[in-house]
Amino acid sequence: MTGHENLWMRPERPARGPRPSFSRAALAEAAIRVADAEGLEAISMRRLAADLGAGTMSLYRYVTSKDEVFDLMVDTAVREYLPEDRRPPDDWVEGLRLLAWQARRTMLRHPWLAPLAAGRPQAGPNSARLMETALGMLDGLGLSVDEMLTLVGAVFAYVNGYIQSELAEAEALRRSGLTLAQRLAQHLSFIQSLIATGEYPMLERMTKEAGRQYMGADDRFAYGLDRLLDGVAAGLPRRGAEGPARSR
Amino acid sequence: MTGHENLWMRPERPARGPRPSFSRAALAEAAIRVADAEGLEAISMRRLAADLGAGTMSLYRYVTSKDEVFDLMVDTAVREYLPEDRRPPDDWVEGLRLLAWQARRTMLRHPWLAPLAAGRPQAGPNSARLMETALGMLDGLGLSVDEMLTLVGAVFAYVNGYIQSELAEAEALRRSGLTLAQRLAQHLSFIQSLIATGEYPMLERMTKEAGRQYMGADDRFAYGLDRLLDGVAAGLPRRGAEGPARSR
DNA sequence: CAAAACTGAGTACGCCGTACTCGCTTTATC
DNA sequence: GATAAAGCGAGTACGGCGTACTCAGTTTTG
Repeated sequence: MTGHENLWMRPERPARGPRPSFSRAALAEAAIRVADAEGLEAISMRRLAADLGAGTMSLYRYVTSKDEVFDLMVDTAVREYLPEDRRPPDDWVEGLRLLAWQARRTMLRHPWLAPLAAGRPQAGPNSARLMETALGMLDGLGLSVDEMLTLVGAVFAYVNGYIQSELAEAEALRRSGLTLAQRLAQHLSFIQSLIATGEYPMLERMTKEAGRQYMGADDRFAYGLDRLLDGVAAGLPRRGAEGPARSR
Repeated sequence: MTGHENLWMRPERPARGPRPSFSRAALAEAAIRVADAEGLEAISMRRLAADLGAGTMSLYRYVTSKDEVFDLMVDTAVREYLPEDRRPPDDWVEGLRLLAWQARRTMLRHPWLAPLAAGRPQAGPNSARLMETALGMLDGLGLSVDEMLTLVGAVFAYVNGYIQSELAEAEALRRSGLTLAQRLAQHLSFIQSLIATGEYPMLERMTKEAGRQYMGADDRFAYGLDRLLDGVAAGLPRRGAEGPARSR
């Protein structure tokens, strides 16, 4: 087994031959530019090649399939999860919370990222750096590495799931071409037709209470994240080396 | 606005004309059968039509786009989240936990469901029934409907995010054609190359601790779910009408 | 019975990912 | 530096996709 069947193990540049006219990084950058501007479905090998001024099939010198382009995009974007300054925050809860918020910021900035990242295992160098950072925050709590991975995985599962539903809502609104009010009205008329059967008392109450102010997307994200971190912290009675004095 | 631009408001059968040779339900069923057996990417309008013994374009009498086929599939499958007996569980935490486990069971049974559901707002009748059920569990806790929606949304965000990463791992393994051991070895050799730089102390520790037993996927799912529910419960000091006696 | 209107099959268009071929250019080796 | 090997980029082609459009036939309503 040479390991070359894996994108990240395969050397970008072979030993011999002319210098390539661009690089995997440039390919990832171009793909991200297209996806940011026109969405994931605008990405095609022909389009990327045209943007790079190369022949379509030339891209396959850098990558063995379109799927690997997606791998490159995800790992490139994941770098933005990491805060600029490397020094670890004093509190692991604060650290994970910060990471979660940075992840959300990044996924909202690149709406294609969350669906794409959810469908593939995080395997690239920046994902590894991210995991290293997260694990480092949990060092000294007396957890096994396996427990740490489970904990970090739970936080990212929530973050990913939340942001995907947040983005799906926004995307559906955009595609429908309706205003928010029109879309709510359409939704409401469907729900009304269900309520008419009398089997949906809670939804009925929902329509009656509507009109109050809604929680914003930020607040809803914070709610679940903070509850999850609360629960995790409560499940760790054993404190780190700094002693049990710190209550929160 | 007639409302007919929405799949769920549009009548399946128009007032006049010959009887259609199948139904939206049959279309959804056929699509689910194909996706279960051969994956989401095996679904095409031509393929579904062939399975139904119809012409390709005839499907557009039932649905305005392929996307609506996906809507039908999701809403049909979501019905499986709901437990068979309708009587509400005595405890809202138990109720939500059960719902989460049922959702996971369903999404593992239909591996195409989680990615698909994550990308579209839950809008069909079965999604409404699901939401009605979940909200009903939270009745009497003194929450506003908006708070209830946020709470339920957080739980489903976690469930969806977790299962997508669980499925992504399994899918990557399947596509690689490697055994689990081979894949771990490949992963390890990549991580080793990173460790060689000396900048990944936690990953280094991870490789050294490996070989111990891993937490299973069930346990990892339960961990995050239970921590989240713990945190939510702790954030609700006010108890329902049954009095504050019940501690858990 | 008449006529309105819905059905389903067929054809066609413009995309897509990618396998394959073939001169050309660059590089490593002697 | 000459030379041979090998990677490079462009072109062509194939099979598949979603779906717009047309048209003959059938079913239902009045």
